[in-house]
Amino acid sequence: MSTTAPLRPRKAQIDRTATALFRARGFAATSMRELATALGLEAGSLYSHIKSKEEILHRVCFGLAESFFAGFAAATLDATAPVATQLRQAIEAHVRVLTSDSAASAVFLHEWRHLSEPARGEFLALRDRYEAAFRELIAKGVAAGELHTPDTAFAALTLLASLNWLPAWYRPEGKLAPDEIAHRLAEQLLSGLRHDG
Amino acid sequence: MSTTAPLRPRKAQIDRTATALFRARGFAATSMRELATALGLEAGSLYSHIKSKEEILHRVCFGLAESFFAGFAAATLDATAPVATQLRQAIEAHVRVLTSDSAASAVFLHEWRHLSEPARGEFLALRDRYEAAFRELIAKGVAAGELHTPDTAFAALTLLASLNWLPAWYRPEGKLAPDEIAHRLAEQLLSGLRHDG
DNA sequence: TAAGCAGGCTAACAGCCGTTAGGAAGCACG
DNA sequence: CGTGCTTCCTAACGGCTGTTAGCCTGCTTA
Repeated sequence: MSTTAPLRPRKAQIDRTATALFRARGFAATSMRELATALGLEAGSLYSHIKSKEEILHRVCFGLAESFFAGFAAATLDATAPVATQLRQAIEAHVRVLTSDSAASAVFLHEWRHLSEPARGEFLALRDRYEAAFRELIAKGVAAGELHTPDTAFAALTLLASLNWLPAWYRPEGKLAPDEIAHRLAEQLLSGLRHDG
Repeated sequence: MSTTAPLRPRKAQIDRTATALFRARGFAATSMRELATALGLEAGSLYSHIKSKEEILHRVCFGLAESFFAGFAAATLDATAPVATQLRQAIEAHVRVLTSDSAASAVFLHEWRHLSEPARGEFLALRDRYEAAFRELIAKGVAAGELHTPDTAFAALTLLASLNWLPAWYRPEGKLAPDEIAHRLAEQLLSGLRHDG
């Protein structure tokens, strides 16, 4: 029983450094030579660890997608709980993923369009499925009389939009802890959704 | 008394086409040769009209900033009106700018970081000022007892986040007219802010 | 008719791009 | 010792980058 060390620690380090650069400069504007320099390497050396530049982006985007789905699944595991509770937990799970790695989150949110097909299409399908999961949860809440909104799809988009702006301003050293942020966001968003709020 | 034609129509056309490409592929991933091809030109010919690639981005970003400020100023012109009314009008003005040119809006929101200094810093200062204007309006509403929120800055960020996600999904040919979108967004956001909503 | 200018062309510039080939250290393990 | 693996190097590849210089055409206006 031990904390499993990464199979290829250097590769993981490349991913982390690349993610930070992709976030700061954008995928297209980040060169392999910049990435290598940031790691204290020559550009060619990177290719002992990775297959291509896009492969890094692919791993970041799809890895984070998996985290989001896992968080949502855990939050809605007890389907008999009040929908408002499930939604609050889903919001908190989403915020937890966003704050635990805000650089990767920013890349996930903005740089996916530099994926080439078919990865790009697969990514968008995943994103749609995730949005649909929130939409259906809200719809379930409306049907149960726990939530109210004139437009379920609209409400889901607005909710995710509010959450996804977080990586743009969140700083780990800021005065608000992730849990506190998640709580306030859920409060503010739900008070606009909750019936007789 | 006539509708003033652009001083240099070709230049305006370059800006529009570039904006669409910047939005679709990103600034860094859009080449001058791609842009020229989209306009039926050779790359070198562009430089009869513009000084540089970044000049286009500069014009788009700062032009839109001006539109946002003008909209906000018009919405809050009557400072004696209820703050909730002013805020609703400011939201509607913001949405009107976003929907009237969603490509330029997307560039404004995501591609500004490819501006080099000092333009980048100037842009961020403008954006901060705009956010502050919303923050102060909300604070005024809280002081007047018209609005409620535990955290004014938080509320302003969430509000703008919800609005700024719009260019990501808005389609001019969609079933919702811009005014209807603005109305629903304002409704959903205010019902979460308004006291005893 | 002459002058000027807007708008376009071709060709080329220096430099950066992602990626590959081939080799050489250092280390672990039989 | 020898094998194999990880990690890094140098050098180079073809191709694309933003931008410039110089030239030509055709319209507008005096």
